[in-house]
Amino acid sequence: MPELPEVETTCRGLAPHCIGRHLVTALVRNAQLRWPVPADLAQQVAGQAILSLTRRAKYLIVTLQRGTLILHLGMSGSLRIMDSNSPAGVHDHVDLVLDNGTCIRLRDPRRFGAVLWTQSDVLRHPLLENLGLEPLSDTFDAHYLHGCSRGRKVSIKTFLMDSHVVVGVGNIYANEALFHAGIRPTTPAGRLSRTRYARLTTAIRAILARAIEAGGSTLRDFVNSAGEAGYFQQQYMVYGRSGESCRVCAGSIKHMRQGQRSTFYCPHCQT
DNA sequence: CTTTTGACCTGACAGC
DNA sequence: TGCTGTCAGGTCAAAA
Repeated sequence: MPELPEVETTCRGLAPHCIGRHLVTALVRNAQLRWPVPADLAQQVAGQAILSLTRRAKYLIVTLQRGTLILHLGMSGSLRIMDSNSPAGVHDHVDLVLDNGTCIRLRDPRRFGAVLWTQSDVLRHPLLENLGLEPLSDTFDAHYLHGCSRGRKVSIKTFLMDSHVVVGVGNIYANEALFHAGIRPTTPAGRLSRTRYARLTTAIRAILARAIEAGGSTLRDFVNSAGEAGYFQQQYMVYGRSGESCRVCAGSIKHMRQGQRSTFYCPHCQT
C-alpha cells in the first residue's frame, strides 16, 4: 500500500484528529514488527500531548512533549483513527490511545512496519540521518540527480529507488515516472544526460503531486473507514500492465525484473 | 566505496 | 478441496 503519496495522505488525515490531544497509553498487541516495538512504549508516551505530525521520506514523525514516535507502514501497514473500544482485528498490532476515546490504530498484516521511540533529535536517528532529498523539495532537481549519478553503474530505476538519493519513490512511481520521462529503466544512471534528468525530475514531481491530490479526496472518510480508495483510482501507464497496449503508442508493455522488483515499460516510448 | 543478495512476514492467487 | 509455488506498494544488513 504505502508509497509516499499514501504516507502523506495518512499524515494529513491523522493530523486534525490528534494534534493537541494527549496520549493516554499505547496498547501493543504484537511487538514483533520490523524491529521490536519498545517494551516501555506505554510508559514513555503516557500523558504527553501530540505537538505535531510530520513526514520524512515514508516515515511518520509524531512529536510529543518529551520524545518522538517514528512510524513506518512497511509494505502493508495502515493507520486509522478508531474508537478505542472497537474490536481489534488479527493484524491490528498497536493502538496509540488518545484522551477522547479514540486511538490511532496500526494494522500491518506483513509486519514490515515499525513503531520506534527516540528522545534524541529525530532527524539524527540512524534510520533518518542518511536519507536523500524529498522529491517535492526545491533542491530536488536535474542538477542534483545528474551530480550524484556520475560514476554510478546501477540502472536508473534502481537508482531512483535508492533512498539515499531521493526518498519516497517506490516501485510503482519509479516505473510510472520513467515512462513519463521516456527513459528505459535499464539505462545506467551515470549515462543519462542532464536534459534527461530534467524530464525525469519533472515527471517524478508531477506524478507524486497528482497522487497526493487524488489521495486527498479520501481524507473525509479517514475515520473508521478505508482510506485507500484514492490510491487505486490512479490510472497507471505501465505498472501492472504487461502484455497490455501502451496508452500512447499502442505497443505492448513489457515486464522484467530488476533487483527482485517488477519493472514495466514500453519499449517504443522509453529509449 | 558500489552493487547485489538475502531477510523479514502474511495473504492472494494460479496451477496441479 | 488442498497443496505448492510465486508474487506483492519497503528497505535494512550482510556479502561480494
